[in-house]
Amino acid sequence: MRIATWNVNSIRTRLEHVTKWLQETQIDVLLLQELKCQNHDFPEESFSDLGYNTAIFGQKTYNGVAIISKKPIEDIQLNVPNFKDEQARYIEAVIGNKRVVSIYVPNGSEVGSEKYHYKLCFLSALKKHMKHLLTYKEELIIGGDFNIAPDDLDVYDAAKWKDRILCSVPERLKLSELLNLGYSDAFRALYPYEKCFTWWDYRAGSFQQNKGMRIDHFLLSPEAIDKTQSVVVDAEPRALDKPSDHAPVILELT
DNA sequence: ATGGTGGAGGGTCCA
Repeated sequence: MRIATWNVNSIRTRLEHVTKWLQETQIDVLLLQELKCQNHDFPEESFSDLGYNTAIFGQKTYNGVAIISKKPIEDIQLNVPNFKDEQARYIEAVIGNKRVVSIYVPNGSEVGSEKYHYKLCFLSALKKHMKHLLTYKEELIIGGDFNIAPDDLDVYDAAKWKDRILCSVPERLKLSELLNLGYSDAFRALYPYEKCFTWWDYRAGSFQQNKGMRIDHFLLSPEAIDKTQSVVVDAEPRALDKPSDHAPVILELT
């Protein structure tokens, strides 16, 4: 069973990349972020043609998340419970014996800004819900763009990014709090010392120079991390023409 | 401090 997460930065612009990649990889479940379209503009048929079901939480211009799955998608929930949010950033559902979440954590813009405050509030609400989800004792897979590089090892130039957005201490502590509930950062749990990025800025030839960060993650419940075989970043789509600035990450479970 | 690029939408905002 393979589950992938991918911030596609507009599903309509990236549709060909995504559908081709799905056919090549035969992923079972794909968690998408940054759809940048409303539900009625989502190219649902392109996925049903390939045998996938879809659960979409769209939004015009910004944000938007979705779950794409070969198996039926049940018990769909939108938004972090008890967090009033104008922005489409969270979708949760049950697929077989697993619960999956596609999440797009706010970027935060600049440390200290209003958007940064919103990011920290979002993460606090998420923590509360993730604590509750642990009581289900399920295989729980939370994948998405967390917009946080957990550690200096996850940054191409940690000195340059010290205390800046994606790397600041308060947001890193928030991510630690989520993990300390009892979740695992699947990639880091399997590969303690590996430097591997999931996002590269469009500007200044960042990808060509591998100046990236690891900000897309799988946070797994104990039941799920115990079944994890591998976590792989597929950087190939990032090298295509008109790519997303994020690469997909693939989680393999027994 | 600024600019470097890209998506959406038709202004700038967001990343």
